[in-house]
Amino acid sequence: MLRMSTLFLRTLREDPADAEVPSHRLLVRAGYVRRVAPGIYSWLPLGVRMLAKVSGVVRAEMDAIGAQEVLFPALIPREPYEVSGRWTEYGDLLFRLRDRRGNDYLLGPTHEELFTLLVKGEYSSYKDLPVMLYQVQTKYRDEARPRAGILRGREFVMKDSYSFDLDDEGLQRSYDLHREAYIRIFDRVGMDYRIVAAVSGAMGGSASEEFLAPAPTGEDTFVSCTACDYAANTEAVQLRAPEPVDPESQPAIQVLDTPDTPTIETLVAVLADLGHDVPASGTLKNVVVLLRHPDGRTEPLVVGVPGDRAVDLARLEANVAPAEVLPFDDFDRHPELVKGYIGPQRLAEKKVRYVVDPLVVTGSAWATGANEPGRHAVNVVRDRDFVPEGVVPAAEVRAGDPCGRCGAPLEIGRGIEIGHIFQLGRKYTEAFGLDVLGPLGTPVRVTMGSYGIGVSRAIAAIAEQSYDDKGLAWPRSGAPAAVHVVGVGKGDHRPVAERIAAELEARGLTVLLDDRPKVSPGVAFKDAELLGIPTTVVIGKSLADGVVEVRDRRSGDIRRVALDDAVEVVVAEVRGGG
RNA sequence: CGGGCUGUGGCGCAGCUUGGUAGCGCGUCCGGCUGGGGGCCGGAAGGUCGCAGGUUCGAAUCCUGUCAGCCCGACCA
Repeated sequence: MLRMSTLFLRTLREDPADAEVPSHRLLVRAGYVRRVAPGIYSWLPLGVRMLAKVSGVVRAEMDAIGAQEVLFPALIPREPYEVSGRWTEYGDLLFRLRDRRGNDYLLGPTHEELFTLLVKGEYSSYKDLPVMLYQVQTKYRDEARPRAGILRGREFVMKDSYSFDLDDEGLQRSYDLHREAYIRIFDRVGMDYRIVAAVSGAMGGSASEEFLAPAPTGEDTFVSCTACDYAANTEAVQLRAPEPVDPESQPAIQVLDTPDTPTIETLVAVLADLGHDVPASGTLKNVVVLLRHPDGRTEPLVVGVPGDRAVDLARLEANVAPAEVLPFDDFDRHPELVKGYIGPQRLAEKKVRYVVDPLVVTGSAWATGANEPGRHAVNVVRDRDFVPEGVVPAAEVRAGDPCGRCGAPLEIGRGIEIGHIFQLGRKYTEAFGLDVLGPLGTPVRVTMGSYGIGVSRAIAAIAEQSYDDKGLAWPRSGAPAAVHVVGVGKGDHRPVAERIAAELEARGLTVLLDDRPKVSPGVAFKDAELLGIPTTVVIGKSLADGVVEVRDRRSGDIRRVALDDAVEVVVAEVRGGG
C-alpha cells in the first residue's frame, strides 16, 4: 500500500514554466518525474510505478511469445558499431565517450550489434533457431532538440527485441508473433493506437510497421483511409497514382517565354495568358536539395513533384535514408541549375541526379522550367522528354488524397510513435557474419527482425490521451494504482479509510491511501484528481449514514455506496474495467 | 544550425525603463482555529539575483563577454 503520508511526493499547484505539452506538464505537476537536464528525467515513486506497470505488461507478453529476457550494458565499446557502420551513420545522435586509456565508447542508442554478436557467440546450428531475445533498458540518443518532456528525451526506457531465423518464412512468423504481442500490450495498458505502414529508415530492411498513439502533440503524421483499413505513416504512404500513358500519344514539347515566373503561381498565370490552361497540379516543380551521405559526401538532388504540392522533406529523407536531406543554396557553383526555371530535360546529361515522386507517372505531360531564365516548357513528357533516375515518394500528402489501396479519400492525423516492428533482414548478420550450420552441413546466413517499444514514451503517450483540466486520468489498465482511498474529516473517517484500504489490498488491488494528517478535503480531492488514479473511494461526511463515495476519475460519476458494500463495489468496478 | 524569449529562495513570478536596505504568491517549519473542494489567523526559516569582467561612492538594475534553459523553424526554387 502506498501511503501519501510517507510517499515521496510533492505536487505542484502551478504548471512548471518549461513544460508545454500536457503529459510533460502533468507528469511534473503530479510528481511522477523531475527534469535533471534537457531530455533527461528522474522518475519518482509514482513514475516508477508506471514504469513497472508498463514494463511488466511488456515482459509478460514478450515471455508469452517465447522471447527471453537478457540485459546488455548501456556503455558499449566502439568496435561493434564500427563494424556495422553505425559509429559513423549515427553521427551526432550518438553519445560518445572515452575511457582513461583513450578508448572510444558509446552509450547504446539501440542494440542490434550486441544481440547479433551474442547469438553469434553462443549459437551455431540451425537447430538452435528460431530464437527471440529482448531487454528492457535505458537508451541514449543525443537528440538535436529534445522536446515535450518524456516524449522525446535523450535518455529513455525502451524494450527492444530481436528475432533470429533461418529464412524469410521464419522471419515472417517471428514478426507476426511480435505484432500480435504488441497489440495485446497496447490493449492491456489501455492505449488508443493505430498500426501504420512505415519506412524502415536508417535501420535498413524491408517490411515495417509502426504503432502510433493518436495525439495532437505527436511528432509523426499518418494517414488512414476513410473506407478501407489502410493506414500509413506519411513517410511511407502510397497514394493512388494516375494511370500511365503512352508517352508518344502526348502533344509535342513546346518552349515558351515566361518572364518573371519564378514561382508556380506566377507561372500558371502567365501560361494562362499565353493560352495554355495549365493548373498548378499540371506543373512540375523541381526542388533541389542537398544529399549528405553517411560518409560525409554531399551531392545535389533534384526532385520533381506536382506544382501544387510541397516537397515533404521528412518523407523524402525517410525514403533516401541513410542519406540526410539538407537545404540547397549553392546555385553559384551549379550553373546548370537555373533557379526558378529548372526542368528535368537533359538534367541527366549534366550529371545532376533527378528523381520524381510516384505521382509523376510514365507518359504524364507537364509544364516545367526550360533551364533558362524566363523560359518554361509545356508538354514535357516523362519517359519521352526526360527519364528520371528513380521514383522517390517526396510530395506532401494531403487529406483527401486517394488511398493507394482502394482510392477512397485519406484522412490525416498526428501520432506518437510508441512501437516499431520491422523485418531487418540480413544487414547485421552480414556485417557480423552470423551463420549457423544448416541441415546439409553448409552455413546459412541468419535473418533478423527488430522490434521496439518506447516504455517511458508510452507512459507519456498514455498521459497525452488521458487527462483533463483537473489533471491526469489514467486508464484502468495503465495506472500507478487501482484505487485511491481518501479519508476526510475527524472522527472515524481515517480508521475506516485504513480498514477499507487494507481490505481492497487483500483483494489484490493496488491502493494509494491518502492518510496525510491535517490535509483539508479540498487539498485531498485536488491531489486525487491531479494524480489520476481511476477510482477514488471517499470516506467522509456521509459515513454518518453508513455511506461512502466511489468516484470515477474519468466520468466524474459519484456513486454512494453502503460502507459494508464498498469493497465489493470497488473490486467489481476495477475488475469490470470501465 | 538560424530566429525569438528567459535566467531573482524548492516551485510560479514581480522588481530592471529612471542604480541606493531583495519582494510577492505557493510550498516548507512552529502555534492555534477549521474539517466536503488547493480554508483562516499569528509567527519563522530559506536567496552568491546564471557566471565573469567593466562603469560607479554604490549594480538584480547600466555596459561587454560568456554559459545555460525554453519555444519556434529546419522549407517549396
